[in-house]
Amino acid sequence: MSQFSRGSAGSPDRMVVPDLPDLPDATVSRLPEYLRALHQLAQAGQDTVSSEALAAAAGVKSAKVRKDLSQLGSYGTRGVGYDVALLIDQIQRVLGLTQCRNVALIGVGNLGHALAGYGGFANRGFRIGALVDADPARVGERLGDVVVTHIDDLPATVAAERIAIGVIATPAVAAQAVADRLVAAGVTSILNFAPCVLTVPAGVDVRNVDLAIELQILSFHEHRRGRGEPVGAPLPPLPKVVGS
Amino acid sequence: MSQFSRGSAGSPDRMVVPDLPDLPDATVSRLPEYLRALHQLAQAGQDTVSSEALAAAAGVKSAKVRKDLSQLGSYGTRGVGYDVALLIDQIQRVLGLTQCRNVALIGVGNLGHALAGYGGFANRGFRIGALVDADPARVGERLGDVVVTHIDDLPATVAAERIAIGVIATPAVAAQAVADRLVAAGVTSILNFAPCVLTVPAGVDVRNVDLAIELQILSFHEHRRGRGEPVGAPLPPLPKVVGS
DNA sequence: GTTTGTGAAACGCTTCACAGCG
DNA sequence: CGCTGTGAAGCGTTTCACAAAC
Repeated sequence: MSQFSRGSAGSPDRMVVPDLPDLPDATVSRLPEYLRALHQLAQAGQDTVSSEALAAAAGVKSAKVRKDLSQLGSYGTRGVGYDVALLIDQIQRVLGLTQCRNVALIGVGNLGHALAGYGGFANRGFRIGALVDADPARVGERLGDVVVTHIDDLPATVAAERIAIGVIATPAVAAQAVADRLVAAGVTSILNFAPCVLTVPAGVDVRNVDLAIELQILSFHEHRRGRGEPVGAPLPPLPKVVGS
Repeated sequence: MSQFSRGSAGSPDRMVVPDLPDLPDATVSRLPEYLRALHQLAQAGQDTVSSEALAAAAGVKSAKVRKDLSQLGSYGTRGVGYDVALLIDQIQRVLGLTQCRNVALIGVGNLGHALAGYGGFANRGFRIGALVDADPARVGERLGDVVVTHIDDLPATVAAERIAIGVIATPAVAAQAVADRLVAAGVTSILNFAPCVLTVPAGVDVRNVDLAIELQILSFHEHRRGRGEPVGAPLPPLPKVVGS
């Protein structure tokens, strides 16, 4: 029971939400998975859940679940388990999901369209509050109940829609410029789908999702298993144009 | 220079490609990032690259680059650096990317369409060899140069197109059944975009990409920074219908 | 002089195993 | 008796720092 370690020790320049322990990265990245599993359990009518059952639902070991949850405080009951509703509430509070966060999606191309139409965000604490593109031909287009605005209006859009997170779904060549403009507009969290490394100032948080990298990691294990050389043509001489 | 450790020690039931060291997971997951960076450097006309420069291009520390690359063998030259072309070749060999791998995409909905149209795969060693859906209305539709086939024909499709990897882009409720059918058809590598945990037999490799989870991790850090309670409505009482 | 390759130290995460509580 | 919460051990990864190689 030693959380809340980062209370008011140092110089409280910036108000830090009072009871927010700084959790291990590995734990933070699993909390959303527990949350997903807990919602499923709640929907199935479960009131309480043991670490064993939650571990099974989330695809991890039970000791890990207990360690992770103990970081948030003592919300379990020995001999019984965890109260599902209470736990959902606590995890949402820790993740800052007690209210909906607005997301700006930059790049309304192939992937952008799919993300804009993906229903899975609304359920999970996010709302696409802005669609942005650099192509004037796309500005004005309506997707769902959001109209595409121009990237030059980003500062106004971010302010008007109170954007908390920027999602970059542009070609790689444009991604750094978009990141710079997001940062300039005051956005401090970026999810980057473009296959490139972004450089941002300290204090800005970037997460990358590269679909080809995931496939390449699978390829390695497939290769090792001896499902060795696949088929297809002998890999075209790589047209020297990669990057994207 | 001690790689090649797993030569022919145990019972060589299944032929393992001769010179394949088993790399640390962390290294495997970074090799694709080095590869991407190396392609960019090659395109920019660089013949050689130091661990420092490659580290900068890949967004990591130079010591990590050297440790990672030393796992593949000694392909650097002291005082000079690494030969870019040689390194690209070695990494592609280790990842099993010397020839194109065929991917089957299951679920031609919103996200499926975007993935099918995403040009970034072909450049990086993959080809979408099959599009599959359960909806008869979608079967026969043509996207690029591939025609959508029915999930009931999966075994034939996998065999005909020599599918190495299955990508699941269906709603969560269908994902497990799709995974079962992929496994039954002989696929041993799965990339899952559905927000759920898949259960598969040992020997099958699953990687998950959950877009909402990435946003929730960003939300945590945003929350901690004091960009505290966002805006929006007070989160609707969660319609009890989550899961997807 | 420059840069790799690598032992060894430091770190963080996972797993074990059990005391403590209901 | 069942299950949580947690010290402590175990393990893999990162970082340091420097000898060896060019």
